[in-house]
Amino acid sequence: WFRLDEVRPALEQLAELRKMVGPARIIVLANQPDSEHALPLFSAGIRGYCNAHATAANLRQVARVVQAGGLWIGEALMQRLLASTQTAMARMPATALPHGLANPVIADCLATLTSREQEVARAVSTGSSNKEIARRLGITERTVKAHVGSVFQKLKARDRLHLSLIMNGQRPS
Amino acid sequence: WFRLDEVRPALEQLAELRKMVGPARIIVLANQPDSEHALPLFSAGIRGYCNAHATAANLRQVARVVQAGGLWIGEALMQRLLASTQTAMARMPATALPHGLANPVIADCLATLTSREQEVARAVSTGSSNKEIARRLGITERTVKAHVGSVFQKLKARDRLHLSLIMNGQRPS
DNA sequence: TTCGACACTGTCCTTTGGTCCAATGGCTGT
DNA sequence: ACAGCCATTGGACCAAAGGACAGTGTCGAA
Repeated sequence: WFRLDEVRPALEQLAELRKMVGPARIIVLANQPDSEHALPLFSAGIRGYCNAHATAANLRQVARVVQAGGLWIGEALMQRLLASTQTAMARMPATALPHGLANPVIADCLATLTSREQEVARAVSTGSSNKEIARRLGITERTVKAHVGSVFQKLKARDRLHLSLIMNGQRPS
Repeated sequence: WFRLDEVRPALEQLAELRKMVGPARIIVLANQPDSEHALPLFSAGIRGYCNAHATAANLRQVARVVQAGGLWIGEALMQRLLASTQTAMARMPATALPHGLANPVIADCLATLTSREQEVARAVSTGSSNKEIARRLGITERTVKAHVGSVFQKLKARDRLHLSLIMNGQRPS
């Protein structure tokens, strides 16, 4: 049980929470649920997001689901997610698809990465420094380096800039 | 329990299934899980998607989660979902072409650079190291750093990776 | 000529990035 | 129980990157 601050960025507080309690499945209860707000939280690894004013029975249900390894997302949120991905994918030239959704080569590369490695790979290739990634994921910079290193090996990138180019469908010179 | 046909579109079969069994929570077990394939299924309303070759214990778990109203999505799938929506939304405006051919914003930026700076900027953003650039241009690494530094200032990039993203029509995180 | 923009170089220093070797705990499948 | 993969961290070490001064020389415009 942890009460989030109203002013500081939620992501930051999440990282701290992670540090305190260690690896855990986190559910965020929002006073005023908002899809925009929820997305980054999920990418930060939370497992559930629901209205804080739900009934006790409902909350128990959510807890059970998450405890069992599931995700709890509101219907509305789910719809938005899917809608945006579809319209986005529909109107995008295949060559410009970032991170290779629907790009066999890149998809293959990504497949060889573990989920954690994919996270850091994505962060690196959008310009985050090791320190930032560490803070965001609530882990040590040292660990980030470890992940980054193994990503380099698997994707045959010699440094983070090459990795970025690869992930964005460009050929390093 | 319903076995999907291998050839007909899965969405079509789902619709029929729905007609037969009425409102129900559907879980799709895939012989060969694939994010691409799973997305439309979720937008069609399925509540779970997992590998058909999972352990019995795992399947039970999935069933429990969905029964309780949760969603079951693989970690990898979730991350790709979020990544694609975010990058897609980030780059929707200003159709992105590599190096901003025919992109007013980037063209403007380039215009503020001297010819030498443009050379190094291009080299940097395709993954060359300072040493390589120096060799290629026949100048000192120190000089390359000077150019790179002034490029950073002019384009408001904080490091070479951000510069690369800017030059390639991406927005740094 | 004097001023300013440009190209080029130097040294010193700090911060990042990347690699190597090594180790722990959790989880999974045999 | 045991082997193997994954996530995590530690320490040490070296290379690269980037900032802070400081300086040289050329060229064209005022």
